[in-house]
Amino acid sequence: MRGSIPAATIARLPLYLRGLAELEPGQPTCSSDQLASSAGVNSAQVRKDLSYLDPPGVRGVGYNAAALRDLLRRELGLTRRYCVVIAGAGNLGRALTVYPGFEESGFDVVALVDSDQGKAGTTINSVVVKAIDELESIVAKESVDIGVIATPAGAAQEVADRFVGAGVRSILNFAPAVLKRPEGVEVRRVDLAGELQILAYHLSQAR
Amino acid sequence: MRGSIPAATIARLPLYLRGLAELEPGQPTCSSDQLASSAGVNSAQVRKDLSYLDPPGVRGVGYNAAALRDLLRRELGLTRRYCVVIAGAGNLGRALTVYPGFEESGFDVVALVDSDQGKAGTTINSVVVKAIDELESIVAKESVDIGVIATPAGAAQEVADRFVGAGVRSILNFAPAVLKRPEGVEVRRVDLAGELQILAYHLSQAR
DNA sequence: TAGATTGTTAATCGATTAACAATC
DNA sequence: TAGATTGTTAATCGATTAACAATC
Repeated sequence: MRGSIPAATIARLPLYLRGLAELEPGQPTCSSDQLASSAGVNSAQVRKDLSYLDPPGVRGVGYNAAALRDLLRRELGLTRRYCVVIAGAGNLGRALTVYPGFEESGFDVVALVDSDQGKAGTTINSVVVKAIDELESIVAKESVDIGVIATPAGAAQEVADRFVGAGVRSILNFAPAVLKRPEGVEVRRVDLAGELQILAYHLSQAR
Repeated sequence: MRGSIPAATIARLPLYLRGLAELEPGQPTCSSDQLASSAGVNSAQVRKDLSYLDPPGVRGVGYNAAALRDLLRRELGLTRRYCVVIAGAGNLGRALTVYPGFEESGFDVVALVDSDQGKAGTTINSVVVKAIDELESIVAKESVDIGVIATPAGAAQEVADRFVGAGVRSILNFAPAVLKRPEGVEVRRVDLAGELQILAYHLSQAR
């Protein structure tokens, strides 16, 4: 089956990919049950999700692990690497710059930009901090695919506008702000304090 | 109306709270339309969400802003502060330790624990790094409410088990791993590389 | 053949939203 | 009264999952 893939399915594909990576090295096939338990979802969910992708599954046998990994990587667009710029050289921005999971997954942080001129020129793990003025030229020169916003909330919209103006069409936003953006620009939000607030809700309900 | 509140509604309450905080200081009331635009959702969604909480709304007028803020804070359990321990004193763990949004929202990071004995005793913004052996005693002594896992994936399950064993019932997991846990323990996952992979999908579809 | 497991259907469940009566 | 806006219903939409035929 092909056609448009539900957003919830797309969001689970990285989990399946990780599940496959955790398989015993020599294991040639893998069942929906195995993938389900490593992703923490129902096995019918796994089969349904994969069914959108013409999966290399064989009834009675399972999915060909290597072929499924390749399929997931292709589907997620991970057959090439992506260029990332991070805005905001505070503690979070610097931690994200050196986060090993990004490079492992195919994302290269090529610059960290900050409005504080004093930080310009310093380097974090060989990534150079640049003045925010250079955002547009960096995006153009390095063909930046993804902008990460790790600034305070007050600066987030302006930085987003500049990323978008420079041609960036994907943004990962860590600032506690909801960004306005034109059609065709994809934004994902990670709300760190919000996550703790949701946990607080459950704690306060727990008794 | 009262009764059980949908999970999706709970996850939006922090957004509404933030929307209220951004209001003009003197503004006494606030419409579902205003809240909707600051949260990036439909206004019917806002009214529906709030309707689970007996909101201070008046037809033709709007919601009493101060009363709604208090209601949301009460509902989320934010009338008290919460004690947080972070496991993993790598770059991410240290950045989270000093993340200002946590303290602002009522979450106090009381310790950072790490398996590297060499890090023990150092401090990050007055938060002391402790050996991981001390996890249980810290949880007990400080009545820790929430454990944050910022370790590599390989250590995440063990750390989670130790948090749970020590009595922690809420976990925020940044490690790329799906944690097994007993009933009654709430886990939220933030998948940093996964977020970029989802953005990569949209980029690869965009043309 | 017996056992395993996929692929798919259909039922169910839950979440979103348009619409509008209620009412300030 | 006219205008504004909530609260709620009902329609719709989308996501999950049990169940099972297909088939290795």
